[in-house]
Amino acid sequence: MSSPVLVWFRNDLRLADNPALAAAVATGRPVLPVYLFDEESPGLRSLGGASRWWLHHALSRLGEDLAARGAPLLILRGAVAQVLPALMREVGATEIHWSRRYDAAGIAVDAALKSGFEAAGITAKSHNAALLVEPWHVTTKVGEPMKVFTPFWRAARARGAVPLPSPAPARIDGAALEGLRGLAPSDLDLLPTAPDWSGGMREMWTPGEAGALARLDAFLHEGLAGYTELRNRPDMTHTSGLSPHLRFGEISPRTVWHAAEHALRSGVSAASDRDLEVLQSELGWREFSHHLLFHNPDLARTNFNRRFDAFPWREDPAALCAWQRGRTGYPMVDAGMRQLWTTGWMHNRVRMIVGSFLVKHLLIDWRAGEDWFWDTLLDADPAANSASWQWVAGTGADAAPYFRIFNPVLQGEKFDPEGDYVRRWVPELGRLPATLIHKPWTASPERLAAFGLKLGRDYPHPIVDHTVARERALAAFQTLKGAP
DNA sequence: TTTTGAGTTGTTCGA
DNA sequence: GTCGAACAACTCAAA
Repeated sequence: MSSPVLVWFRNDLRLADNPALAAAVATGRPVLPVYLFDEESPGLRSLGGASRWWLHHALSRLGEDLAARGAPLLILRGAVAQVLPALMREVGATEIHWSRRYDAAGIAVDAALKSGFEAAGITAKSHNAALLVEPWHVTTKVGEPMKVFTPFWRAARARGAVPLPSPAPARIDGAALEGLRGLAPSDLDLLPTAPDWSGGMREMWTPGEAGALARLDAFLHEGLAGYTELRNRPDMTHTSGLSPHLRFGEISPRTVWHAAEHALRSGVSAASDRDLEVLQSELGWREFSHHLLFHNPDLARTNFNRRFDAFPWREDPAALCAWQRGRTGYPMVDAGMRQLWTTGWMHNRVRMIVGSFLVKHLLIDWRAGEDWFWDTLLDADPAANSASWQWVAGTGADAAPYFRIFNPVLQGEKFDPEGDYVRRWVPELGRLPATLIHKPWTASPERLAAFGLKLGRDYPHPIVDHTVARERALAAFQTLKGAP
């Protein structure tokens, strides 16, 4: 039989619009799909706990989908540099395809692998499955990377129309796996045990390509109309909910882009042109994050603006822990942190509020927040997580100005006006009326007692006073003025 | 080289 | 209650 072509799946766990898979199928030779769980290659950041849970299910679904088309997925574990070349030799393959990644460690691993393969006469080809535009294709007029979103996105869009997504191959001629024994997803030990904290995630999410498409469909029917305003409402469901699916490549941004345009044209969605434009610009932020990461490999650890290297961050493990556990005494912050802990996801508006709170109210280094999100978010990816934390901390190039300090009470009253979001995630405040739910400490103990609440017993007192913390933050940021 | 206009998401204060 | 200004320069990107 003819030698097989490998498709190395990574963060592109889908069949549709997967150019690596399509290229392998197009060779007409048998296709061997492989997933390699690699915790050994140097420099790779290990997956957070929430992401591991998702990966388990995503691999299970992908394996089923591939098997149904005729090409079962081979799951292996180990260091790429050892396992993949050995596998290629073992099956007699001379061609391999994969989708590009954009983090420095991943790029280094892939580049070394590719040059090794090429030296051995093996065809190794990488494809763009993850982005609308490659990070190196958007530059200023003088060829420099972009540092500001608006001109970046203008330039990205000026490169022309987004390509249409390609359909999934109807059938894949799978390579025979005689003598090859792979692992089951469960062999990778990705699921939590003792305790199993994944109940809230199972309830909310359906990992896998079909789950991604169902989520997209529901969003286009119900969420997109009014997106411009309502996406800011954590008490409603007007965000796409696609972030973990995009993170693992279960759906491509090209698919989302065109499906949204089609939903407007066909009348499936009553969304306005503006709603569509805002949704597309959210995809634009995802692109911009990857652009920043590609051109700033240490984005997750190093201040984009090096002036902040001298910033007087506070060490405060107790405050950090209160923030992580949703016990800061600010209902909006605590609701967000508990939503994250339970579901592996947090509404975007609330991410800004909790991020601002950690960095500005508590003066804790943004990297501590980035670490926590990395471990607990299902959609944590090295580009968006780093770029977003740098943005909120004010350390990014195109960052929030230092005086932009979210007031968690005002934000709550504005974006969760009835208090429903807080009620859902902070049930001990559930009996408070909307007028109190974002600031319970303003009521007398007697009044709170009428609602079955005693601060300090049922729910914490505010960990810091907003006005005091705000002044402290402004003073701290002031110390950087004029620094080199 | 210099100039110019612009830059996701906010809050507070005082009129 | 509403509204505009101040918050502070600084950097980016293009002309």
